[in-house]
Amino acid sequence: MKNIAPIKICIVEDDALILKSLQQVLNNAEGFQVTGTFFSAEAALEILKDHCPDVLLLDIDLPGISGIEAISKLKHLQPELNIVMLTVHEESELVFSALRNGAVGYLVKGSSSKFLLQGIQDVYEGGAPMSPSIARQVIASFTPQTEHVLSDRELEVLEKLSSGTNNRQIAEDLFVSTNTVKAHIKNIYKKLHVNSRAEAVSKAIKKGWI
Amino acid sequence: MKNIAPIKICIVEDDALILKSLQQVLNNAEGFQVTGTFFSAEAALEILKDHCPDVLLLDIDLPGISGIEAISKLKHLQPELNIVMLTVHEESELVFSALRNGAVGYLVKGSSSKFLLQGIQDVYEGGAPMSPSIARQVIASFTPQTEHVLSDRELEVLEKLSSGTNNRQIAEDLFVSTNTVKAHIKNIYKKLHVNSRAEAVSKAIKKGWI
DNA sequence: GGTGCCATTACCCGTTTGGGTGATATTCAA
DNA sequence: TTGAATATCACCCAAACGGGTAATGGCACC
Repeated sequence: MKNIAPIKICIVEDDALILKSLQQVLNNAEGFQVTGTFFSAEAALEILKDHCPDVLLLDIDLPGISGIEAISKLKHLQPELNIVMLTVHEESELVFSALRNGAVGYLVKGSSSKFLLQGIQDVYEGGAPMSPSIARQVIASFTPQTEHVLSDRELEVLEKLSSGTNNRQIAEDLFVSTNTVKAHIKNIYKKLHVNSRAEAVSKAIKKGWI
Repeated sequence: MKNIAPIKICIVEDDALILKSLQQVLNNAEGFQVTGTFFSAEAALEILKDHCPDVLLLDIDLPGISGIEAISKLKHLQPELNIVMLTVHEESELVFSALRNGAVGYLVKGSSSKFLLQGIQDVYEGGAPMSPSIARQVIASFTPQTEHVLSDRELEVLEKLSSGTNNRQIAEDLFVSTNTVKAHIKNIYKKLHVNSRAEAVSKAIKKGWI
């Protein structure tokens, strides 16, 4: 497993000591290579394209453009870039925001070298290093609601609405008349306090019902 | 740390051997107690309320009602129940579906006792045991797309559509004519391959654009 | 035994939408 | 400089939608 092309890593970190330390750990390890370092998101945005890393380590708390903001800008330049956040406090709301914005994981500053290298390796292989606690926050954010204001039938109709089906077709699919379908839709509107298919669908999806 | 109330666990697993093995591992461990076992989701649904576990281990591949389907039904009965899937193939699409449906994590059948106990402990403490690979799928599912097929203006119109705004109102909001709004909507339809507001909204939300 | 929720069907009517076709001006990259 | 994409506007027409009102039977809960 030696002499394989190493994983190319860029680091954005404003603390020179931490940057130095990360760089040493990575460059001394087999299979890892730091190809660029930056002290700010702005600097990274300007010349990142010349370094083309496999993984970008991005400090979450940067002066100027924050790490969180930088994510979308960087992804805009290189959509396939794997961004891993560097954070001090693992349980921060910021970490969660970062994941929401397109980061694939995070590493805690001050972790053991072994842990850092493993995390980067994970990302390189398509994984996402994170603690069980953060992972749970992430899945909770898209978990469907269990309480149902709508009846089963209404939910069924709502599904059809979301796929753009018109009343006549829904009626055929459910083996009822179009009048019935209209009645269901009217009830859905009442319950969700909306007055169009689009809004009903939007609300239902955001609530995780469909 | 001894003699604290143990974590109460119920298991739903149709394979008697696996069930027996799990039960032994858990009951022999300090701090864990199996308070009920079931061979099917149906059985669990009927009498689970009498057992009231902290964590429910649920086989993903059950006869009759599948594990995936069972999740929502169980959550309906006990919304706060922590459900952990039992799976043979960790990288299955099924695992991903389970998390989407409200499971908080999964355990791989045949893992070491240490790993099983740790996973359950994680869940009990508010975590979510999963591999980096699955975690990445999960976050990918709600990460906004960076590549934009739609123009900024079209995206703006799409937002309005999702809130149920009609053409006349959108026109007013954007200070253009209704004809222009119609033109934008037609272009959105072409690009997304849809032909109704509801479907456009549905697609856009699921892609994370709005 | 009423009261409420659900599923079903019916009718009317005005408004909105979706689809077709076509035009003009700007911008930006090939 | 010549397309391609974008943003803007116009007109027409058939189909679909949203809202109002009303009725029936089933089922469950109190």
